[in-house]
Amino acid sequence: MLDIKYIRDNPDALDQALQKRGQPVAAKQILGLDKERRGIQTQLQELQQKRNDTSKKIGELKRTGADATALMEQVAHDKNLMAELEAEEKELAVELDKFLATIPNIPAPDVPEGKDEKGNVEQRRFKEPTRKNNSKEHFEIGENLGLMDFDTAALLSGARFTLLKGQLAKLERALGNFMLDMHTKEFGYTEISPPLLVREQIMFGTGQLPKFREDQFQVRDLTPDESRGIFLQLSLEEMVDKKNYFQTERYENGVRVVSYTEEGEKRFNHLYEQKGGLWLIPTAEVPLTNIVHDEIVDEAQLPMRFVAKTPCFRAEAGAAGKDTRGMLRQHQFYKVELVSITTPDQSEAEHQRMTEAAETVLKRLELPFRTMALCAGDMGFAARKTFDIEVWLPGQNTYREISSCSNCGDFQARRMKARFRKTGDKSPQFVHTLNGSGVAVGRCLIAILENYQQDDGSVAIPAALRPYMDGLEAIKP
RNA sequence: GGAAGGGUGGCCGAGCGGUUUAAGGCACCGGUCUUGAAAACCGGCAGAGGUGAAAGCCUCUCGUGAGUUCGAAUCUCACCCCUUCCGCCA
Repeated sequence: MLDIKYIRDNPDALDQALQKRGQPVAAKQILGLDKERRGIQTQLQELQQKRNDTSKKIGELKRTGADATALMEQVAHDKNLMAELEAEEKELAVELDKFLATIPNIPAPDVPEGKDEKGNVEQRRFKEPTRKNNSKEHFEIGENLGLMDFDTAALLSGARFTLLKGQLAKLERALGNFMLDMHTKEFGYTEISPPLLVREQIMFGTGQLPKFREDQFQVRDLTPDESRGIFLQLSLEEMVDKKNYFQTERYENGVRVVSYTEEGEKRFNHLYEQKGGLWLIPTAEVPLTNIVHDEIVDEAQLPMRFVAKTPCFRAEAGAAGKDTRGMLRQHQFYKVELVSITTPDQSEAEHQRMTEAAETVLKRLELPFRTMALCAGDMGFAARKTFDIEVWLPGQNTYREISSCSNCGDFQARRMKARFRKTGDKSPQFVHTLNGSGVAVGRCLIAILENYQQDDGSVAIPAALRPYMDGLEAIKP
């Protein structure tokens, strides 16, 4: 969420930022709403002041036993107007908030121009890509080993799931443990085992909602029909005759049948959303960042550094037909996630530090990678600046994203109301939040299979992982 | 699933229709005292927003929303959240 005051002072900067991201401008619309709302607010506040003063006088008169009828009538007179203004003000405020909630973060000045991944700029690379003619893709290697089973996964859960067996399942576990150990021991991150189901408000805080609803999975304790039934029982009596939210109410063979008006549907959808269940986290960024949700922390506590290995759940709604083979793009995968909460002064350096922590994972595993500065058009909603780390996949003969490290500035903090107080300072200010994969475990497994594949179909185990694999040097068919 | 209790400032906690501009305490900040510190004493200290050049003035917020009232932290209703006990269960 952006600061409305910032937009007031820098409307052009907002529009330029949106254009840089390849999105339509919005400043004029926002400022229009804002101006209208403030006008009404000022009017309303003047009336409120008048009412408060008069009410106080009434109280004094009554205490002394005097007659206050004249004053009481005077206050009653303004009531209707106040109610009107109040309703108007609220409607505008809600509209403005809803709109603001869908505006992405403003890219940092040094973020490259560009509308898609072609605009990204390479920062550095580690090892050169290996090119062999007979490199296999990870699913061939895994299936040939007999340890990667897509058919059974599909039987259990449908497309975009994988079942790992034996040494491959263990390799996945080893990778996660290796990463967690490194980040906690060498980079000072505190290991967290967070909830995987979170409230709507928490998803809003990090920016997954309301804009990216279709990409998420939700768990409900009510079916839509049950929910609808409750809605009808709750509201039918007062709504049918009063406001006519429902078009008709008639009886067929003694059964009451109700059909909905548009307004009724809207009302229902609103309630359904409100009564909705918990959301499955698409990344541990969500629970980790929200650790400071609605908190005012001491400056001395910053920076906070958290790491967690969790399953991540993604609907992949917009990715139909993309990466359908293998386990590159799944509805469920493990990821080790890094989150830092910092002061505004610290966030830039922390961003470098975090990216380095993620890169170190790949260096230890001796996997070739390159680090890219994302261009404005390719950055995520909440990010101010992002570095992607792309690992080399010889089977695909290309680099693929394995980590994404973003500095979100105060964008998420504002949504979460996460603040800190500088020692000596009166008013609190928003923290900065950063998140990065350190790294995606599933994709890292893929990278190891493809980079460590041998001609005989076996897969060597990187030296750094052997302690986690009981000293095993290779997985053989 | 059943029953009960509760949500008040950074934290604890009083208040249950009108001198509440929310008592008191803790924490924090400033001062006096001290070689320094502690203690003691004195003072300050909620957030969001509007308005203004500024000092300041004003509005809203006691979980959220609606209602009653001239006036609501306080009364009514709905919802959200938390805690405890019982039941079931990894």
